[in-house]
Amino acid sequence: MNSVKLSSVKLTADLIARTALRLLDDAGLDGLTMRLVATELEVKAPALYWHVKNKQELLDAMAAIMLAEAGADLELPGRDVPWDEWLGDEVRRLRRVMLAHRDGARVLAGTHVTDPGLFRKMELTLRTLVDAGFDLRVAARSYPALLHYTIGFTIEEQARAGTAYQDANPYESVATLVDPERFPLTARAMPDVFDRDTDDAFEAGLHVILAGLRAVHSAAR
Amino acid sequence: MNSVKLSSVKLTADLIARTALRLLDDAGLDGLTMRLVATELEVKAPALYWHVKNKQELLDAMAAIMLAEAGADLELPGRDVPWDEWLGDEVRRLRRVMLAHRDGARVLAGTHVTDPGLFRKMELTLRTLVDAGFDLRVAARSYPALLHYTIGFTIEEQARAGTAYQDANPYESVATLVDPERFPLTARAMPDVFDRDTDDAFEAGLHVILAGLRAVHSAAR
DNA sequence: ACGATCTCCTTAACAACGTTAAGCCCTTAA
DNA sequence: TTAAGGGCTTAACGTTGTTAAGGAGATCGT
Repeated sequence: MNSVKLSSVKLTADLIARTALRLLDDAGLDGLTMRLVATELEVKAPALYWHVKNKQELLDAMAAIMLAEAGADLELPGRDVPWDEWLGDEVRRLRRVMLAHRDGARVLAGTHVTDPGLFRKMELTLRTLVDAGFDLRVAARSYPALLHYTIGFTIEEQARAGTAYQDANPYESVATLVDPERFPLTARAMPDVFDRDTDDAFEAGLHVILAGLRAVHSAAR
Repeated sequence: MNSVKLSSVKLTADLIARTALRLLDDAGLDGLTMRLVATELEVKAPALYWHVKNKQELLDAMAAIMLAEAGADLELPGRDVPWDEWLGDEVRRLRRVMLAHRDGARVLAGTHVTDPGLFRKMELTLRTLVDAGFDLRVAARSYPALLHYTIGFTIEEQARAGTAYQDANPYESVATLVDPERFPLTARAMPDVFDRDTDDAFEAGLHVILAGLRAVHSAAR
């Protein structure tokens, strides 16, 4: 009784991480178990521990792959591209990568990434800002605000998508909870705060922060 | 053999949540188990399920308590207090409450809060912004950026505190990974990006976003 | 050529987790 | 006095991450 291993690709840490990233879309972060990943690779769970120290390291590897996707073929802005527009595009791409995988933002936020690709991304960003006239210290202390906003926004966006998906209207359920007598402004603003179009909502916040960076830019010259 | 129950306070959902919030500081979010909470209350684990539907509901209740702490005795700004200063103080208080409990930001981010105290906080904020001349729609779509930044920043701050605490220097371990030849700007900016004083780093981002809100404010009038 | 070593996987098992089922005791209501 | 039900306990189930021990097959030194 010789069992033949079908479609057996060489098992590596990278393949495991990519497989886990693919399964994440169906299972979600809570449903992503070592046994599930192993089964998908036609292997038993303990086999994974030969290539990966533990689950946290697997999650770190997944985050590194996502960041590599967000930073691939990233180049300095062209001569006619303003720095703020370039910065906006860069952060939009980060968001798209996180949204491409269910719970992607939570995976990325909870990990300690030491990928050299990340440093390249950072170097290009600082280069762009310094070329645009930013003081290096100012750039290094202001730019993270944009990243933290993007991650914070996307975490909440995906958290909402994960839970209340049985509701017909996305924000209707929350909107009915607020008493228009006690909280008139909140009631009127509800459609804007819980916007159905999350891209629009993200752009609004991005617009604010880019305006803030422009203000810091002019103040420091 | 009659066992006497010492110091038995009436068990309620609120008491359970407050006890869990207290234990969070020692155990961390991953170490906070139902059995641990039950033991602290001198009770067996299944007893909790009489008062709380499941663990997620317990986490929601903990988040609600934190938000209540952040929103207690919150008042509209005085006559001589500028709106941006008031807004900064409000968000600083939110951050302080999250920092007061280990993994506080993750607890708050992962929950769907429907507390009426939250709506009061939102109403006061919108009231302040509208009184300052903001269009309601603009305020409702710009203000969340500040919240997302604060939560995103604090999540990462607490994530870093949770893991690499064996390192002597907080940023030294990461700083040694970046090659000064390939990434000169990144290497020089490292002390600023991974600032030892996280309060300063937070203030820098806050400064940027408040500047952005001021810009949006003047543009819309 | 052949035994030793190393690589990579298996089976078995462990402790801990969230959660449910069943039942027991004490208080309240009829 | 009995019926009802709130509030807890003991037992148990299925799942999780992870370790221990061993075994088949390639590789290497002599």
